[in-house]
Amino acid sequence: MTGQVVTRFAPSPTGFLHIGGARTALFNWLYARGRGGKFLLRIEDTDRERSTPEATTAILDGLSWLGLDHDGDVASQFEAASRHAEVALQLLSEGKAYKCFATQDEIATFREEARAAGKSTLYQSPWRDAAPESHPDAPYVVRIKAPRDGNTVIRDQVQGDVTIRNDQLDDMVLLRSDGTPVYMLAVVVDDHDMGVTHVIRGDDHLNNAARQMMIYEAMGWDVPVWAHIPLIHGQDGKKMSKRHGATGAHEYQALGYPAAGMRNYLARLGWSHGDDEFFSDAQAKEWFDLDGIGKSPARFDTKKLENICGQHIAVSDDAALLQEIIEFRAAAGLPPLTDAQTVLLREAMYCLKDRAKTFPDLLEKAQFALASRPLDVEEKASKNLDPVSRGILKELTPQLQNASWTREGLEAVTSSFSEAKEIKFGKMAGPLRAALAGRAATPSVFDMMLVLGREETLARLSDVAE
RNA sequence: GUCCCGUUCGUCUAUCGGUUAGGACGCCAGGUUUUCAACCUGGAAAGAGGGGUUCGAUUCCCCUACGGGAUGCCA
Repeated sequence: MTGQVVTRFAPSPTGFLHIGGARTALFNWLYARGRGGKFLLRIEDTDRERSTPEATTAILDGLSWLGLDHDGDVASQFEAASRHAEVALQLLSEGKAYKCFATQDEIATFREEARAAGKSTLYQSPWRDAAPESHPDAPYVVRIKAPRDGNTVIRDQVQGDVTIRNDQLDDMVLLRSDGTPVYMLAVVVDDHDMGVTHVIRGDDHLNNAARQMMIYEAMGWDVPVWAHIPLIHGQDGKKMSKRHGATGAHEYQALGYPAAGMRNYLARLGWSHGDDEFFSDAQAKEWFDLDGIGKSPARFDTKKLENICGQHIAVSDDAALLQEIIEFRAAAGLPPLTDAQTVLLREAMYCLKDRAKTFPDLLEKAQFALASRPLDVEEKASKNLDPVSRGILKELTPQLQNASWTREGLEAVTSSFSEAKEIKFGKMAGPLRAALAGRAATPSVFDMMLVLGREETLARLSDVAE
């Protein structure tokens, strides 16, 4: 147990990267990266009907967005099919597997009768010990000879020792009648050949682990360390599905959640390190371990996601954050920022980032800074205001329209908050927001101070407060 | 049907036989310069139910309920 840790993420390319899959990938990534190990990627594309290259691309893009880099080339399970068959044939020649000529109808009938009689529906093939001479010239599948007595114990790092009676295991199919390998065989062979030491995957595979152990056993291979993690559920406790809103990693990307916040939130969902909730990638890699993973499914909570993301945005490096926002706009198909806007945004970033939870959120709060001048302040919008507010808005409008957001102004604002406690700004800001709502800009008192200068703003607002 | 797994505030969780059951998100109240945001203070809020074991159970065991999963020539 001194060898290098090797983990893997093995999605099937039948759609986008599901948020649950993203978390599984993250756990594998953290475990390997925190231990100087390798994190491999294998596409389980043996289902030719449902697998598409577009899905593979989507999954790769999702992992790339989340920053989950893998080692080595992306493996294709389908391409290793002959190797899988080779293993099955070896087992066959060693008498650890056998040819089964039962038809699908026969098996279906068997199951129906077993169920009606209240017995196990696991199929018991009459061909298990049939002499080769009795084999008909007909299509057959290759089944493994499962042990009939004793127990198989899955030593799972998350679930503990799980004991399955061997009579609960059937002679599962290894090779279909067309000679192609089934998934159960393919994973085992691939994991072994790729040198995977730790299998961290969804707990829907927990029972399968016992079946897969039969193959490891028959081949005399070392069984990897198992860690079956609970799946993520939606807000209502049911499996994540369309009605829970976004289920694809790409959707969260489109919503403008920062990848760092996403990693933090996903890592903390179902795993814990004491009371630590907000942490960096470096801390996550250092802290992440299998024994910190809970056994029960966790629900996805968007509010908490937003909170964590907000914290990550707040501590982001200004330049890096700006770059992420530029990339976000490009990915979202929004027009790129002009050079002038980019400068403005960079200048304003240090105070903007404290109050944003997502990139669009940050952009919205930067509207006043980014809007082109002169601002289009609609006259009729002010009609709903009380006379005093309307008067002030009218007076301010010319200056608002051509105002720019400068570093000096922002610094003035910042310092002003620790002074001049006697002035009431709210009286002014409400009407302004109302008047400009829906327009390109919705300035706040912050913005007013930038436009008019601190002294002027204080003076005007104190007049209003009378 | 059979087998496996799970169950602490609304949510994510801490606790590894003895705690006023802690933290975070969210929520409510108040405050901060009557906006938004941010921030500060305070508050409500939990061991599914029933049996054991023990001086003592959220913690260990059993049963029930509920939830999830597996039982494919799907992955």
